[in-house]
Amino acid sequence: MLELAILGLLMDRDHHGYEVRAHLRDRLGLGANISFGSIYPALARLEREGLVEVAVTSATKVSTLSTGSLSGERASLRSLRVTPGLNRKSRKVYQITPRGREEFAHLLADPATLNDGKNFSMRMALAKYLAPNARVGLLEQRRSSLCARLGEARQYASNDELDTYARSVMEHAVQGVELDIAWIDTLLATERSNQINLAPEAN
Amino acid sequence: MLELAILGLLMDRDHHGYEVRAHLRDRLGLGANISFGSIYPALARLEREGLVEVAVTSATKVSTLSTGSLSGERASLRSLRVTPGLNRKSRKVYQITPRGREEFAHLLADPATLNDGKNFSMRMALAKYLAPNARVGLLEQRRSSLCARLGEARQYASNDELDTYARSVMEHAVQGVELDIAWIDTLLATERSNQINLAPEAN
DNA sequence: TTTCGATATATCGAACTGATATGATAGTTG
DNA sequence: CAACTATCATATCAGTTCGATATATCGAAA
Repeated sequence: MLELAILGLLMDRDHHGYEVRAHLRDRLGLGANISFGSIYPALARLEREGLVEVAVTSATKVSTLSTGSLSGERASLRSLRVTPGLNRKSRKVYQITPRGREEFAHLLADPATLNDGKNFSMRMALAKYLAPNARVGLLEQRRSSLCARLGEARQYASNDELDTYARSVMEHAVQGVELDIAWIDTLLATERSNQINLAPEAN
Repeated sequence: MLELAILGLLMDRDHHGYEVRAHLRDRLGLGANISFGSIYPALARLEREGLVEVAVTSATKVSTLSTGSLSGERASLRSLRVTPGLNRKSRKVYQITPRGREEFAHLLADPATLNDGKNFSMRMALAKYLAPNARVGLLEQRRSSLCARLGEARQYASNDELDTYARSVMEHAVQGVELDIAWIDTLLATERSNQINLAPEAN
């Protein structure tokens, strides 16, 4: 899931790891900060799979005092080496590859990898990259799984063995699911009105 | 977090692992099914720490055909051994220990371990075991963190670089937080009216 | 000037997921 | 009645994620 989110960010423009975290939060709606212990390994996996590559390893303000006698090759080696312990700032800027773009399109549209609410929200935040029919497909799948969930939640809330607090938790869960369904419905309504506007003489 | 939830279930009565999963879902509001890959290791941890113990290992319908020549000791060994490959049903029923009850009370009231929404809901489902002041404390802490979150979410939603879909995701997140705050407020109101009813002549 | 907060990468252990394996028991159906 | 299926029940594994921690740079303020 993180890999899809990161690929989605890189579809727009290049990013480095530290930047990725902020965007996962404020552009993809992944609420709390995702830990770097997830992000850096995910970037490493994507790189290993050839879906992203390091575009630039910038070492800001390379001191011109000591590099005077270094050949260009040795200087570039120095700036590419990013093992900890190096004495200058390293900043690996990642870029999505053509294969990465393919994989992104495939993953984003794949209904089999749609697991939970966070996953769905993240995909909707990237929905501009989806074909309209794929968008509607994901929305309808999500809607039906939420309806199932609503039935379960209502059942749990009506369990008369629950004390006041536990019952309140269950009722709140029901309200949460209802809110989610209402949201999906507004999104579906928008999709349908767009289809009508774009293809009024269809049929 | 799982350990606290399991201890909470065992406060009420003994359970075996398979049963725990259903109750995490329908009594503690931990929505989707928690995987057994979480539950069994958690039970093993709790047992290792001495917070729970195996009350009974029941082997329903021990075949009386082959056990005729077995001594009582060997028969009990057989029913206690639960390594895979055994040819009879094993069912480990867990019981909370006195130290487990202490640890439960401590963990449940500890505001430092209150991380996310799921954690909070789970604690509220167990709130009958909390002292009223601890209950109000947790509610107020949750409220203030939700208010902070609301501010952030509103800020993200007002980012004008977002496309329609991403903005919709952010606005939905805002509504979710608002619903959560409204819930907390009803719970706080209930707590306060209870305090007035129980101690009307305070001050 | 040095100290502080933000920027930036990386690693580690522990926890959780989803998949998979194994087998017991109970019901049902051809 | 035998075979099949669903549910009950425990367990392990690889892979993912979290939270904490370490390290180092940079700009700004005290």
